[in-house]
Amino acid sequence: MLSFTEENYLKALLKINLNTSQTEAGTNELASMLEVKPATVTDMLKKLKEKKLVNYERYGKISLTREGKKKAVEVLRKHRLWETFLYEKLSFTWDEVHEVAEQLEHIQSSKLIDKIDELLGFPEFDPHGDAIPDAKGEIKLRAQKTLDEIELGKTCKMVAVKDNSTPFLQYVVKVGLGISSKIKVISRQPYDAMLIIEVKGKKHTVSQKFAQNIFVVY
Amino acid sequence: MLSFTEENYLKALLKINLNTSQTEAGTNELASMLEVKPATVTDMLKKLKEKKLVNYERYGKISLTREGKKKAVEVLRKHRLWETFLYEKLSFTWDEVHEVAEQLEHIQSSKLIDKIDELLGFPEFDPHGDAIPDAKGEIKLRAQKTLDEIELGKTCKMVAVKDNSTPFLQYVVKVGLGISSKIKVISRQPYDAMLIIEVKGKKHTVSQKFAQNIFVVY
DNA sequence: TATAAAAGTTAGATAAGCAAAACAAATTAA
DNA sequence: TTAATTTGTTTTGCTTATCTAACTTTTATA
Repeated sequence: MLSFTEENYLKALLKINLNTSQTEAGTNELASMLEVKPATVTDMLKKLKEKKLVNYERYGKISLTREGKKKAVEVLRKHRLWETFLYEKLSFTWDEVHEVAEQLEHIQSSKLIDKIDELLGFPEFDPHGDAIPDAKGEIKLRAQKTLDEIELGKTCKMVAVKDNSTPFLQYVVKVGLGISSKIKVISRQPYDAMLIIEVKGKKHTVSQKFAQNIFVVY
Repeated sequence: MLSFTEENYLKALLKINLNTSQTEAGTNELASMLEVKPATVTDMLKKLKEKKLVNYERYGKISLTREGKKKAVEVLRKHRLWETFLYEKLSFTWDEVHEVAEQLEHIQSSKLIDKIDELLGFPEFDPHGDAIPDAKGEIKLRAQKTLDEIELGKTCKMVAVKDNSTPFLQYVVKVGLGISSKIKVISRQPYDAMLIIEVKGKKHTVSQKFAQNIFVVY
């Protein structure tokens, strides 16, 4: 049985994996993601290595073992299903679900999460547009472009967000965006890559950082 | 913010309160309920006293302060609502709900539990027949007789169980009993207070210990 | 009421999780 | 290729929750 903390370390490694397509991570990277000091990470890595959940050597790069990845995917599945449950069944807003799901993802009961999955009709995506791993651990991967990579003049559809923090999500709502929103890219400032976009007939100016956190498809 | 462990100590004190109508508890009593050693309880009591959640003096009796009781009732409310949710919405059996609710009761989000309450239609009793405290912390108390106190020849209705353990509940089901079952008390063995009862036309012999864990009304 | 039993406490350990400070290795830049 | 910077590790120590073993207080009883 893994502790909450151990589960969070595995989840962080998986996140680095999925978000950046790099299979290896560094101590500092993990530390800042988990909001602890690098020394703490080193300690935990030794423990996780003992348990054969991560590949790790002193001063080396860190990656998940097959078993570690399996555990991490289970946690991710629980997180995203709980988010969907909160959103769909308890009318939480999409910026509220993350915090509570961070707690719920650690509840130990496979029956529970499978029943929640069933109750929701086996959803494929959570309220942020992220793919929910199925009971076998399979994750649907989408060819994901971010909004800042879209050509001028083209219209695209928002499918997900990269950043799940409350401030970002509230900002997204303020600009009139949500999953499935149509976005037209009007212009791009050469100096700082600020974008002018059109959403529901209204123009908005957004930063490159903002655009890099919006996943879209044509 | 209280730790899981602190919440469990408060809940145990409340349970002693509700089950036995005594407002004070002893160290050993708490220790056996929480499955830790008495020394551990002494340590924790000092901490809880510091936080003004329990009344406690060296070698003295233990009771909840007003604040401590409030916290304990909140935990109990969450526990019983989650049990009801698992039973009603996810088709868990009544002997399965307790274990998972032990975990879910510690999730920190008042919005979450109030929404669950709403989803369930503000239930008054959980699957074991125990009263669910409302959002203000009010608990419906019932005049509770146990099955072993019923007069010979009388028929009564089961309203709740005292013991929520899986083995006990599975035994209850085996005897054909559940919440609202009609029970006729046929005879009582003078020597060991074994009861012969009739449930749905079938006779069963049950121990006094069993009968003391079944709450009934006429 | 003296004493044995029961109940409760203290002291000293351990394990998990975290971090400050000092140190070591690896990488980058000069 | 040496020096500076970045990255990662070790050591030591704190906190929380637990334990064992020895001790003390309370209570029940003979």
